[in-house]
Amino acid sequence: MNHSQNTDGNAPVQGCETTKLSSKLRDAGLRPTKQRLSLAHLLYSQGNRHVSAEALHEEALGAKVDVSLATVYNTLHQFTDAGLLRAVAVESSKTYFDTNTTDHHHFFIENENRVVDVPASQIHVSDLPEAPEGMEIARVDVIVRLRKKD
Amino acid sequence: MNHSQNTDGNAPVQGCETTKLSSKLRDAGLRPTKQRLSLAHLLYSQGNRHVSAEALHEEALGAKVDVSLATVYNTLHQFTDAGLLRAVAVESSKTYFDTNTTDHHHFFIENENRVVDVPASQIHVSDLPEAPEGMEIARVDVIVRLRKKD
DNA sequence: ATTTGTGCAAATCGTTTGCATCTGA
DNA sequence: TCAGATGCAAACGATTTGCACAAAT
Repeated sequence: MNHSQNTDGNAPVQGCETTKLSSKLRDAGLRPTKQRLSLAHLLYSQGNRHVSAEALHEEALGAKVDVSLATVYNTLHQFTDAGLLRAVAVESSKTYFDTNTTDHHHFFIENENRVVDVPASQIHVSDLPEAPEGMEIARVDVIVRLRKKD
Repeated sequence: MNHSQNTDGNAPVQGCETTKLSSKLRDAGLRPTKQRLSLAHLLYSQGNRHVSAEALHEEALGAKVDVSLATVYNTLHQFTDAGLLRAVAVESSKTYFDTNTTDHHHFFIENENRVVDVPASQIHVSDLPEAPEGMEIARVDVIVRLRKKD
């Protein structure tokens, strides 16, 4: 970490990156508020991630970014609706948000409750059935469930 | 519906079928209690189904089968653990239980929140990546998400 | 100034659990 | 008999919502 200090009690975001993130949010039709910028920074400055709302909230607090859990939820959904995140449904209990919105699939490690990307190039799905009349395929999700051997 | 009336206030289950269901439960290591038999009957006497706990509970009440929601949940999980049902994770909020435990995949109709089977023969997944060291592939789920065209 | 976002706490939803009671083998 | 099931209500965890306040354009 190489952030300069500031005085508002929130984690600073570096100037250049702030600009980029601001545009990203603005392009998505979202006002670049302090909280959204901070969360975006946490989400997008360390490669592809799969986070739950709770995890991101804790991470934010740890990074001295003062946001409420409700705002984290709101923000994650706003980002998802804007196409900046993708919600991954692996098990019905917790929602995971994936910063990788390109075409790809997932490993789900059952004992650890962890999601890992699998590049689309590494799985081929063929012979997809037709979508019924009046419907179209929105997306095909492949989840490879892994468990510890024996 | 073609059930004969009885007096205990619960939906009757026909004799022959009861015997089959009893064995099915017994074979799975579950005592064939009245509630489990009734729920099994609802689940398995009308082809492959995808039900939520709540839906099954309402269906049971409608059929004059007097079970509590808690028991429905317990039963669904016991059946799942016993391999009589399969839990389908399509969206993190509700769990769907599938009476089809053979190898197959799913359509998920987004606006209707409905799950439909796709025979395994109709989708081919190839070039699966290796499972990491010490892990094995427990299952591969393919979910084809459908939405209404425009 | 006006609109949009935020924080908080309370509400909601699906699900699980503790415990007293009942039931099937 | 008696382990195992059930029902109920209360507990629970994840998520959403209502509303007063604060920040962004």
